[in-house]
Amino acid sequence: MKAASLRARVRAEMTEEIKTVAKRHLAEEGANLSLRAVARDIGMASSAVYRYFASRDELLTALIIDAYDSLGAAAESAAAGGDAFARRWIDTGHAVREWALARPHEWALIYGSPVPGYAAPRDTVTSAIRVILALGGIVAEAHAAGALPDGEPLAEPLAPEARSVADVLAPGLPPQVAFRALGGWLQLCGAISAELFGQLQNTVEARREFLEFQMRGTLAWIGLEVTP
Amino acid sequence: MKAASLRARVRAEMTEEIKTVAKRHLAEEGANLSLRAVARDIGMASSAVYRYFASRDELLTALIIDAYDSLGAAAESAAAGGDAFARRWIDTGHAVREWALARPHEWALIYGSPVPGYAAPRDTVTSAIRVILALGGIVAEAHAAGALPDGEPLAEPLAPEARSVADVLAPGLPPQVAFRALGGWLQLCGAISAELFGQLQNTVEARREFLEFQMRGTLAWIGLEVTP
DNA sequence: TGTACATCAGTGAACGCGCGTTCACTGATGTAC
DNA sequence: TGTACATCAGTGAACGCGCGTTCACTGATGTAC
Repeated sequence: MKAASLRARVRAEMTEEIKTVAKRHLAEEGANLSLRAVARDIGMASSAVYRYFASRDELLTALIIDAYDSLGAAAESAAAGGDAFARRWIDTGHAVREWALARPHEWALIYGSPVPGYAAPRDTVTSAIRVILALGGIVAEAHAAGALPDGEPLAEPLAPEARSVADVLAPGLPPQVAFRALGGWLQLCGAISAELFGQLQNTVEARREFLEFQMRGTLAWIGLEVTP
Repeated sequence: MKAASLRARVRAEMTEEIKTVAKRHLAEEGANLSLRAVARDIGMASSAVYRYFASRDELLTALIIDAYDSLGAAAESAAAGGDAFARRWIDTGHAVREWALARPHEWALIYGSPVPGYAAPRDTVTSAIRVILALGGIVAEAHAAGALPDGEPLAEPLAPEARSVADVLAPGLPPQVAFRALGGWLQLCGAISAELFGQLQNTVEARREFLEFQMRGTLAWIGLEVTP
């Protein structure tokens, strides 16, 4: 039993090492992750990787889940601050951006164009929604504290879908508020992708400030007061 | 001269055919465009493609410019409508979305994660900015017509950069307005990418309505009155 | 109008490469009695 | 405590594939006199 757990521990370490090297490859070579190159880098036969991941897709899935979780943790920790609600949203946005700048290819893996021939399995969902849960949590708290106007109710066909989103974020949250939170996250996500994928090249250099400028617009839409 | 132009015309047609088939391949196989597969599909030797494009990168560049121009034309035509300013923006947004839905891989080519090992050359810029010029044109017209508040001026370091953007959009446009137009375009772009890249899966099905919901928020931020 | 030459499109074989995955195997580690 | 067996990590060769690009070539089209 002690011994069995040793073997298991070594196995877990090896699994981690493969993922770590694969992440480095993603960062250096871009999206074309090669199993053989990873194995070569570790110094093992490429066939040995198959003891740990049944296929390249499975390795990709592991990397995607790790990325979602790492980003999710960063967002959660930034969102937890004790400041004003709007400040917490902005801090979370900056934290997400900084995470992305530090790992552009992991960002591209989860929010960029889909990898050809790869379909994300179901079990990524829990990790994938952590950021929107963190942001939505801020909004839900603000609403519960009475710091947020309800806004105009939604018409069909959006209303029922927004209702479902609201139920995930917090019981009692008005659907329209939940949808604004979701839209706000997509705006943040788009702004960061725009920066990372080169759309601001030769146009905006003060990226952090520009992102904050955009987030302030988003927050006004959501209804969260921003102190200047 | 007549004969010379015949040869030139045949050459132009062949160039078009290669691009057309390459676009079909992009649509069917995803981002991994293969010169050989394109040549095979046309029924010519793969080496013959080199009479038309010096390399795979050059073909990619041609496809990117085509995509920008095709999208730009769609946006310009939607933006030209004689309606209210906000309506024109919304129509343009829907037109851009529909263009993207019809050609998801061309959208990914220009707004998705960068293609590994490919760097876009300078001469894509003119085509790349057509959409933002169309959207910015609406905002500039609205401002010239007095239908748009100036809003709060920007602080350093954003002000000078916004000034440059405003100069490109329309002389006399306040920098902060120009930056909101730019931000609004990025939000639109992000919303469409979110839909295309799968972020709304199992969450929002009424995508067109959701996009409009978001655009209305954007327009309120920009300061364009939206009639319900 | 006819001829000699230059230009150009297209061919097919080859180079050199890397890839994901499988398979029979060796040798070490763990398990049961 | 010692032995027989089962499990597992890792190897190295191989399969079958596709890729971008080059090169010497053929044959048709265009040009100049």
